[in-house]
Amino acid sequence: MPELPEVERARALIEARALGRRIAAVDDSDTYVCRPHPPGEIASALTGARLTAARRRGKTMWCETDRGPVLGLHLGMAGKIVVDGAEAGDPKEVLGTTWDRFTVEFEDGGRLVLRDKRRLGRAVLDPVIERLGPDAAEVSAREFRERVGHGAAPLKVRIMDQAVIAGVGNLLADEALWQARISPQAPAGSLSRPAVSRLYHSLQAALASAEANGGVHTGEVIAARRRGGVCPRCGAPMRQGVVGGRTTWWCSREQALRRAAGARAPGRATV
DNA sequence: ACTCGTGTTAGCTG
DNA sequence: TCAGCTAACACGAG
Repeated sequence: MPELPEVERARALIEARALGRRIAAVDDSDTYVCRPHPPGEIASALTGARLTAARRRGKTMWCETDRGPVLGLHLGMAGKIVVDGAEAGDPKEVLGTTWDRFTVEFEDGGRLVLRDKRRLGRAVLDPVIERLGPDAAEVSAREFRERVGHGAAPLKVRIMDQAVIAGVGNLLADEALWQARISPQAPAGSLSRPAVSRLYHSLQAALASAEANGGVHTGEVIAARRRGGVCPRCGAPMRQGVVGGRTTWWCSREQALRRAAGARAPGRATV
């Protein structure tokens, strides 16, 4: 379920509990999660080392080591980080090791685990962080405007492009666009400057709210993403469609697509 | 019972 | 050349 706030909690867990401990063994036998590494390759690089830092940009995490190799971790759609049995942000620990896809065992007997039912998470050596845009929670308003506010692609596609802005997933995108009252289908370059600014502030607010309330799924409009759902603000029917290949929900009244989307005051859709 | 999906990306297609 | 689509992953939710 992780989007950026959940990933940050996982990173903080690693930072708080896994740094400085000598690595005794690594189970990298899941060749899908550890692709493209053959079994043993990550283990050879990490065994004997210690993790020295836990970093994050967007939804990608990486751990530096005192031996040089960097361990990249991604939670995918359903992954969690477990350290010594403690799960980031989830009081209910899942017992057993059925879904442990990647394990770092420390000399002291503890372990850092990527637990992931769907196997969409990744553990790799030396991830290419440079391909990611600035972190969504740290990007400045100016940089956001410069990176997001142009191009022919639908706005939602633009903000979910991890090379443009790192950390915005499907739910967070719907929430931020709804808060800003902008159509997800509006071409990114068609937005007025005030509309881009509004989206920036909505995204920051959605991130802060998710952080405070325990996840992106607590967003105001998320509960309305269902058949028969209505806009929590105006009561108009929510509309569903596919944008950039992802299920998308938006308010049929406040987020209607129109010429020069976002250039006018919201709430008076022309269609 | 059956469809869909909070993510990413290689591989195709037009 | 490239934007856009699909499959792959494996399980839970509706």
